[in-house]
Amino acid sequence: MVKITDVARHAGVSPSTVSYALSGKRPISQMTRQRIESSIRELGYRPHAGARALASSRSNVLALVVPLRAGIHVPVVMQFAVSVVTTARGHDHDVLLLTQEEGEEGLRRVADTALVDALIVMDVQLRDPRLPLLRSLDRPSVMIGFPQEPDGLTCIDLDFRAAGELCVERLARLGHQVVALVGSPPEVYVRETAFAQRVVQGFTASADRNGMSSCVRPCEAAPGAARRVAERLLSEQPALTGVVVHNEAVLEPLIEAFEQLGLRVPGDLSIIAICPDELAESLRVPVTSVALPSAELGARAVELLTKKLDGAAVSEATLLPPRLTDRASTAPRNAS
Amino acid sequence: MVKITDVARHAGVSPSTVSYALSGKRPISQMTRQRIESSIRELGYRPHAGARALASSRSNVLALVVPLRAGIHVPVVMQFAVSVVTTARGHDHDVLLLTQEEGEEGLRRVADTALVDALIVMDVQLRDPRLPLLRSLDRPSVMIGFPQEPDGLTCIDLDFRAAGELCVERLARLGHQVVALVGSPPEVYVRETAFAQRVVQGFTASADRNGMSSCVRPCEAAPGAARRVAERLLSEQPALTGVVVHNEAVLEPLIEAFEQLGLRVPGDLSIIAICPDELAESLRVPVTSVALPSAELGARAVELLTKKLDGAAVSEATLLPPRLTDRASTAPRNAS
DNA sequence: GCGTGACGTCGAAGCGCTTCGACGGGGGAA
DNA sequence: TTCCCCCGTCGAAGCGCTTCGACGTCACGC
Repeated sequence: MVKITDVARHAGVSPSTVSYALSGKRPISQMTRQRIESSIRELGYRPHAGARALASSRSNVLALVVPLRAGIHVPVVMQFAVSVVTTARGHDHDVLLLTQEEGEEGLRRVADTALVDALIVMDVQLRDPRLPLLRSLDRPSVMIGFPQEPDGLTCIDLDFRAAGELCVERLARLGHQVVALVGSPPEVYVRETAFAQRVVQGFTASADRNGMSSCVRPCEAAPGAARRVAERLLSEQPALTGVVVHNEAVLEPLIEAFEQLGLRVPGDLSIIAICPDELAESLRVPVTSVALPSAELGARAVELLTKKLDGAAVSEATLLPPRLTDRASTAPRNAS
Repeated sequence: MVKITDVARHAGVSPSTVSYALSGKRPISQMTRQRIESSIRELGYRPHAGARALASSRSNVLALVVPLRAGIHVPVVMQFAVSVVTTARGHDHDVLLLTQEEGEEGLRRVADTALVDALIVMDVQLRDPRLPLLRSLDRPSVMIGFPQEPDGLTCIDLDFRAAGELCVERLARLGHQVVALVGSPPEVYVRETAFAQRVVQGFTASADRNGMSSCVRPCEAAPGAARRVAERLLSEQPALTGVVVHNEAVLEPLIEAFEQLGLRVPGDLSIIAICPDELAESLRVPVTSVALPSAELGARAVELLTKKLDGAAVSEATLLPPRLTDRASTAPRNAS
């Protein structure tokens, strides 16, 4: 293994000079720097990560905690993770992958052993047990999602409330009067995942504001569930003409079900989803949707974190404004 | 930060004794060990990862390189990753996440900086450019998938050839004479991904052996693609009664398409998939399938790696035997 | 009774890097 | 011309841990 003293000797300088040339923390003359750089290249020098971490108390590694539970859409998590890794690399950091399963102990472990400099935590619940822990750690963190009391922590997420509202506003402007929200599986609400409830709030508030008749239905991801929800919806709300879907897994089967029940999309029924753009675009009927910007969230989370690592102050809460894209699943309400 | 000297002082021993108590590399008396352990608990001591890595030249971190490209099924990757993390934790290792995008340079970086002790590489191509690099690194690696020349490297994968054969054998035993394979998108074959070709080989060989008429069709993941493939298949092979699907993305739409074309599954057409069990089970018609055991692959990969890290020899190639589960999509050929 | 291990523990020497204080030399200000 | 300061570099002191050799003690065999 070639080490910094080898480079120093080869370049005819002291090890500290090599270190400063590498880190830029002190001025080094053009000439010396170039000599060092070519020595590095020639010898194939790579600083030892452990030694660096020990001496500088920076590992240049971020922890990413991914959820595993039912009701989360896997591609969203994956896209988020990839975006985190890519962005982190752009800031000269690597990413350590942790599963939710490891729990608080896992967070504490990687933080306390100084394995990582900072943490990104996904799938935050309203009253997440990890909150006090994150506050007590001596390293910064960013949470994806908003707990009830984010005091002192940094959070970022899509503004789900606004997303719910935006969907309804669009339906309202198209003349729809009777709308429904098909949401996540019941367990997601039970465990108090903030984003699901926020969509409901936005949806309901906006429907009320617009004088629309509205209802909310959770929906399982199981095979027949979409069909059953569609049937119940139609029997209970025969005048239904607008549906907001916030559940990736059932989006396609739900459209299928409505069509089999004799409704044409968007002729008889307009549908707006809250989901990743790729999903909305990939369906047979491209669906008007509010994007779930997982890649952007990942990138922004890393940027917040690196700022905090640099000692900068960042705002506690970042809400990404929803962005709606019109596609083929929405139309003005039938004049009939 | 509490360090090993603090623990040593608190327990009334020397730092090296604490270290040995922790690692078990030298015998420590019951009494001393207990005193040390309670000191550790009391002080909340956590060994510094960087210091440990520097002194022991082991980081206890594995690198996992995940693919991002088109045509790979995201949930499979995710499940694999989770399984790798879980198993690695069981062996006292953490997992660093790398994307394919980082390429060979990324592998070299994490290996040469001693950030990781070993590497797991997914989505290996027949003539993968990373092969020579992996051979030259001074740390062990395991590849998921088989390149053309695995000499000197350790590989593991499902036995896709046997999987292709197994599907055909089952169809043959059910009396089917005319079968087709619907495979991955063309680009997967173009870039010479081993597993896709192996399925084709197994499928074709077994069909020939059984005197069956067979054909192979790649299939895009795009919305209408499944329908088009189904139509062409039926017009070119009117006697078709058995289909093997090796393409997660189109499995459901393909069944849909066949049914819309007037074929009943499994009454008129038997379908066998090569896909994760969860997918096969979640469809409206639960599909007979050969499992894609991503979790098992992940676990086995980690175990191979930790064995290699312990200096044990492991076999170069591990092929997991295919496992077929009968579900509702297969039936004996119509007597008609 | 003495040599011989094995056991249990200690001290010290690194592991490879960063960083702090120091220092020589050259340029600008007075 | 002198003084001062800043630029560029060096040397040394760690960072917190592991590991190697050494050493005292005890039990055992002869």
